[in-house]
Amino acid sequence: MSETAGKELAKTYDPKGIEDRIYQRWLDKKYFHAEVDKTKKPFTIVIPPPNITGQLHMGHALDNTMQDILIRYKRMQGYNALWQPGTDHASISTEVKIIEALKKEGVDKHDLGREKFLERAWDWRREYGGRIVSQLKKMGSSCDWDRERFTMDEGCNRAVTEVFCKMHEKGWIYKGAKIINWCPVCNTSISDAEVEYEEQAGHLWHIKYPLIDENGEPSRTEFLEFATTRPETMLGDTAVAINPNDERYTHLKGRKVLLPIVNKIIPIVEDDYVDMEFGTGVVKITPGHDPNDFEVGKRHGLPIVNIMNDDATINENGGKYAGLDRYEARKQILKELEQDGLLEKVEDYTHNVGTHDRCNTTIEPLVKEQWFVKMEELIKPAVEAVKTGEVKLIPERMEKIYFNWTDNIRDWCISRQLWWGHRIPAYYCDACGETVVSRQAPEVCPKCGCDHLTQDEDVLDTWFSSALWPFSTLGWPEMTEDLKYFYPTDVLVTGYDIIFFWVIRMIFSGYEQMGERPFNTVLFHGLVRDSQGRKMSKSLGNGIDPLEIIDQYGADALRLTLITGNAPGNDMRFYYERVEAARNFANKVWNASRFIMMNIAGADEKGKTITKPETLEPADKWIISRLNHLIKEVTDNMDGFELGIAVQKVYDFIWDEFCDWYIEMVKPRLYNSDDEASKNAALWTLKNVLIDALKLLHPYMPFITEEIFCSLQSEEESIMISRWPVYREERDFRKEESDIETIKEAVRGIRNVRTSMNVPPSRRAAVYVVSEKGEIREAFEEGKLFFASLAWASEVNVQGDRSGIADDAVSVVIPGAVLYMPFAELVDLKQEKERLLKEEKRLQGELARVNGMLKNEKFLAKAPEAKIAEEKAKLEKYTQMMLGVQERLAQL
RNA sequence: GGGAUCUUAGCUCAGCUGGGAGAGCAUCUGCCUUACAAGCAGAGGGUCAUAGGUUCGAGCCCUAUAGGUCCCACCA
Repeated sequence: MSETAGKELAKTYDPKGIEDRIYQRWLDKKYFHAEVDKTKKPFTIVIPPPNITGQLHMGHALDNTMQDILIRYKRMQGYNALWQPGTDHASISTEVKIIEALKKEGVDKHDLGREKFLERAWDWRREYGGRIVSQLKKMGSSCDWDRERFTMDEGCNRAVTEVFCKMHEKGWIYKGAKIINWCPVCNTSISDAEVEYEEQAGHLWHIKYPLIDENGEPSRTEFLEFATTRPETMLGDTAVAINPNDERYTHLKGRKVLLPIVNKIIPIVEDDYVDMEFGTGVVKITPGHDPNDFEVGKRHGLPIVNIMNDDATINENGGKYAGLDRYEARKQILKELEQDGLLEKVEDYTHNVGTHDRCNTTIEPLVKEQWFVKMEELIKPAVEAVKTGEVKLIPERMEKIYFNWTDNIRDWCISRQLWWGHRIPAYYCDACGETVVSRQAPEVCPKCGCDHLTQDEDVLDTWFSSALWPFSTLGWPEMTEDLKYFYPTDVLVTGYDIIFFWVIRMIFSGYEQMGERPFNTVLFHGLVRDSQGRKMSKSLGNGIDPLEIIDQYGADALRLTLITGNAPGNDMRFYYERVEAARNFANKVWNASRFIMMNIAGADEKGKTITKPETLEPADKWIISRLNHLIKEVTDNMDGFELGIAVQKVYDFIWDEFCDWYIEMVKPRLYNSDDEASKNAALWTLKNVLIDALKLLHPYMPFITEEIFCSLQSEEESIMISRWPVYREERDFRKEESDIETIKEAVRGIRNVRTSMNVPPSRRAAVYVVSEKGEIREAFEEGKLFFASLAWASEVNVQGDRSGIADDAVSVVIPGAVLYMPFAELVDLKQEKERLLKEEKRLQGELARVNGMLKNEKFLAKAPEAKIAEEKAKLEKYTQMMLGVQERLAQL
């Protein structure tokens, strides 16, 4: 299998070279590939498609590690596991990047023209689209690359057109002039979800408009005062509003004011929207540039005046201010108002300003014709699904975020004034203006019959196609076998930051188009932050490149780092120290395996191939039993998506129980014993426990586990297609577990006193185990060999009483036994007594607590049976130890 | 303004439906014991933010308070 034979293994694990080699082999063997196979149950994950312009960052690394863990786990459990990969065209992000690149060449996108620009974009995709994919491969991701898709490939394009047309026919996609969020820098409309509100320091300008008197002339004494944060929008004011219940202004009802600068007379309207408590209780109404005012305007039939060009300069409706940037116009308008005595005062004011999440530009609300998706009906099944648990969100609190959005949903603006993306399948007749929405470009206008039709210039929001991803990638709109078999998918793994953008939209799209949920479970993760808890960002320059980490520590170490010590949905901090710890663990696994392989090889040389043993020793049964419990727990945790907890348990088992205890227990049998059967049992146990532990670890650390697995055994060709271990009742060895636990306690006790007395390990001592209990004596007799080596004993004597033991010995009390170590000159009986008195005091405390519980009738009446039994067992244990301590104290 | 979440060892964080406080790193002490010094054996260190409450029993459930983080929202 592997070119590295056991005994030649390097002392430290070096992932370099190994990882790429193994990954290539997996690819060659087509292990990642899934085909419809009705004899097996499918398990499907669709990848959140990374942007073609993107580079692997820690977020991807985490996201993909989680998916790979789940998919590898299920694959090993015998599911037909499909991890569907692909990339996203990322309409606006990509377009922005191309524009930037063009800018460097001194070219404007409009000079280039649409066609040439798109050629450029496809070049871009060819150049960079593969980059992120190869980076994902470095992580060990077991995606079925044969099925790689792209949101703008032929199939996805068809899906997009189909959905658009279907929903248009249904009346759920419509075109309308509404107030939308406009980005003056990107020159496109954006959806509500793309607006980020930012608290900014600004001003509140108090302005007054003169009232119109009974002669129809602007009054010189009567004014209406109000406040605004955006004075330049006054150019588009078409009314001033008051609350109908505001008694201060009853006399103003039905009157009019003069809009200064523009010199237009506008009405005073009454609307509940006006908050009497705020400021003067008067609001200027600009239906063309404010979403609320737009609504007020609709209610009162007010005209809409658009005062801005697409680049946020003032247009011809702004009169003399036409051509000025919005902020420059603001300055000059304020100046003019001040000169006219209409600026009452200025206050500092911090308020929320809507910005574009891509470019951080302050968005401008504008009224424009756009395409929208009607959400009211569409959202219903998506709400229901999460309510009933048909789609489960992990952690559960994400449901509140979800409902917060669905409860306040507004129609989704899907048209973008961009070039890179799915062109809207709407065509306009040049002659009669008829709009045709159609899957194919119509030859002639169905209304007037002329053959001059022009396709809508706009493209769709990039999330429109991502919303279809779970089924478009499986062949929809064709009802393919793949789709029937793999849909609905099982788990979606993603960050909570795109719950609105993506998760919700996939859910309603799944129900609408497929009549079924797109996935059963959404597993959320948080952000990977830097060591100071800051978001990793380009501008801060605090990003850590996953590829560098892989280069330095290996992909396994990176994966382990990202998955341990973190609960679902929580942000995490990235520390190099943690990667080092993970790397150290990899090394630990490596060396334990090296130890085992060396010993197997040693036996082989003597012609002693290991076989399944007839009998196992207690230590063997103990570790097998421990492993058995581990298998159950880890499987349960993984089924519950508690990935961090699961791997922590594997980590503890391997390092603590397997390496620090079992391997040490077994050494004397391997090194010194002539008992070939015992040696064989040890080797067999070592090998088989290691194999199962590696399997449990494989989803987390795929490379190192594969490397070891392949050199350790030759029956199976890869760990990734081996079977996940299962809990087996017959491997539950209760007695051996408890016996070994007793011996471990004795070892710990002896190590403790030895350290406190500064006895070096080289200084051996005889150990006497004194117990009245036959079963305890038996346990120590059977474990004598390893007990002696772990406790640094020169000899171990197990006996029923303390005859023949010198008084000046050090003692260790464990439940049911007392251990003595005669150290002659090292022993200070005074210290010995102090230690025992301290122990007695501790035990008294414990006994008081346990007795307190067990004498409490309410506890006995209400606590569960198991809990009471547990406490009784403790009482027994502490009582025994107390007896031992007191007996020993009596001797001193 | 509404909501979520956090406050646990020096640091970063786990702790499932309530049943005697954990890990990694850091610190201290001893060890090159023939898998591993990226290691081994030990040790120290926590009134689980504060105050109440429910309960036989609370880090965990409830209420309030303080501080931090985040999300949402049209108060001009």
